[in-house]
Amino acid sequence: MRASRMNLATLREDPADAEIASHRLLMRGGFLHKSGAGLYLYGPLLQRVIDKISRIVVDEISRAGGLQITMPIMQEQALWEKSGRWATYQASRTMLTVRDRAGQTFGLAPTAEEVVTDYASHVITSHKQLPVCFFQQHTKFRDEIRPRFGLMRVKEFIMMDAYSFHASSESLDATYAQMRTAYQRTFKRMGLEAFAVEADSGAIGGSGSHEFMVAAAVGEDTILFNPQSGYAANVERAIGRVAAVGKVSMPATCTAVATPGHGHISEVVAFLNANGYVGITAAHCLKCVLFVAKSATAETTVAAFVRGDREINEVKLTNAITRLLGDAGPVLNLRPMQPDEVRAATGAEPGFAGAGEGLRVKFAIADKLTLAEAGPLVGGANKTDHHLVGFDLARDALPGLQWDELVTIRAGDGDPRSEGVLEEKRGIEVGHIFKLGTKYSEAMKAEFLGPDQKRHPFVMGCYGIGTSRVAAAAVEQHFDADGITWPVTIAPYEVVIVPAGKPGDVAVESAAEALYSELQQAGIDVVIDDRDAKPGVKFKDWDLIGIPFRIVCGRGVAEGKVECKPRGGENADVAMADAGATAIAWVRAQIAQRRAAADAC
RNA sequence: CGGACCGUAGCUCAGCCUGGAUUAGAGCGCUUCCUUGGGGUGGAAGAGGUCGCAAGUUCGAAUCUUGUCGGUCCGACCA
Repeated sequence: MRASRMNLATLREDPADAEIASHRLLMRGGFLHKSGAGLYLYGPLLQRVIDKISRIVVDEISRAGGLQITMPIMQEQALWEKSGRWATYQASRTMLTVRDRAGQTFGLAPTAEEVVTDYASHVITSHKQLPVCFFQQHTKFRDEIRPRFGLMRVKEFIMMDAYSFHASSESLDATYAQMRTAYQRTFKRMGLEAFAVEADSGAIGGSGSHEFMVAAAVGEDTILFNPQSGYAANVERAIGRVAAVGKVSMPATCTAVATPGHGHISEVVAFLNANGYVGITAAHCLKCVLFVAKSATAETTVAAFVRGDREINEVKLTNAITRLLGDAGPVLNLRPMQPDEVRAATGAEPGFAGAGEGLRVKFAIADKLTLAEAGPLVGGANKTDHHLVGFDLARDALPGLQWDELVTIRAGDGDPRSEGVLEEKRGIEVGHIFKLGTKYSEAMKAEFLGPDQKRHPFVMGCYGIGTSRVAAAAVEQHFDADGITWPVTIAPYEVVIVPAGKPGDVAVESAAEALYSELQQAGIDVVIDDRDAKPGVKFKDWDLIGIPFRIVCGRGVAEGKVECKPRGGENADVAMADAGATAIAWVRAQIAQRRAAADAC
């Protein structure tokens, strides 16, 4: 490709709304154009990156046995009603919808379980056809509340989604493991450091799931891990051991104490310490958070309890309420109560809610990890300006108190698998794999005939990779002060040739052109910068755009030399006759190295 | 959905508070020419904006008021 024909448009300044490196650099390099909020046009350079990522994904998923298909983006409401997810997605307002002229409503695919399950139910009739895995690379839509961070969180994006069908959960387990390996290989080939963590399965549903994370300070997810034991989980899901706290002396019976104007735990603790209850800390308090949970059919009030120095994990709480609701579930929406709702539920101003008398909620749930072994506590009295000291959950709580795991695990908590301690880091979710089980196949009556002459619902798995998000995550892992440093396997071009002589310097130009032909013939993705611009401008541009290998034909040409420089590496003078071979060897070695790393997974 | 803020040239922004002399500006980018030719070179000349939109106040509105549309950030929520 000739740079003069590439419509290059780099920016010197950062766009005002670009906060993170990938957004900033992709905009400055001219990869991206913002078309609307959460809507981006992929420019010619980004298209090449996306194509390369797609090719690797397709290659590895196919290698794991996947069959590529293409499903419609417009999906009939009726199909989604069969699985019951129409209501879920309407409630969370995650799905964009359109209507046709007849007034029929369609969802724009946020994911495709319904469509593929319907497909499988038509084309798979026998257990002999199983297992099978279909996948596609296609546009997805999510009506994000707050699109942000450039390509990271958008309304429309490209995702590889795969769906496997099985006769048994053992078969699903085997494919799940294969897909996990395929994911690791995929990211290795792209030069991304990605790792699998245990995850909550969210609105997709199912029995187990892992997310693939790219470590990045700007990641929106928090991961808890222990490098020694290998445990790693999204904070939404993470379990752990929480250290107990020393007991302090409190009255033997539950005693009401006036705590005028002190609703927050920190205030109550300070007040009590100043009024004769020395040694009480937040960890001796009972934190009560009141919520309203909505399912498709019910609105439920909930009081959640956790030790005073810890936080409620709303994902865990949602799951706990869903379990309690049984057939009336699942919970589609969970929100903290408004002040007037708190007053109605406790008869007191916010800040004085507790687990004892006066609490009027459908469910009261206490955290097992922090409260099951707790001693006497300080809790709200459900009476304005009063707390209870010496409150014993087992003795003084209202009947019907449920126990579940609600606490948010944090760095410093014990690893659930070993004696070690958990650490915390941020990650970008680039992939997710789920064991769905029979959730969709049962709901949609997607069945096959087994060897026992009976009909069985498919056991299913599903697997996603955010193709366009991977491009952004790759930049987050590969940039420096000058710009992007693409891994060669996903770079828009592999090599750039920069003629850096005076205009009309025939020797320089012909040397550059000769190298250009040589590399093209070798199948290298090469660009020659034939623009009429100063060398400095060209260098800046290609560093920003992030081409992995650069050949400069300049003042050395007179002595038969050109310069070869990997992006971020050292400049080397190379004889003109060898430069092409040097570049070709470098590119091929890089690709081979990534390939080998992938095969080792 | 709550809170804060912003819409002026392709991009980054100034001007607005305190309405009139700015004929709406700067830098970057773009066009033409000269210069330069190894890290965003120097110079000259240009093109480019009904100041988001609508209504109002006023002799006069980019500037004040109201509405509206769009956007950004924080929070809530959310795969």
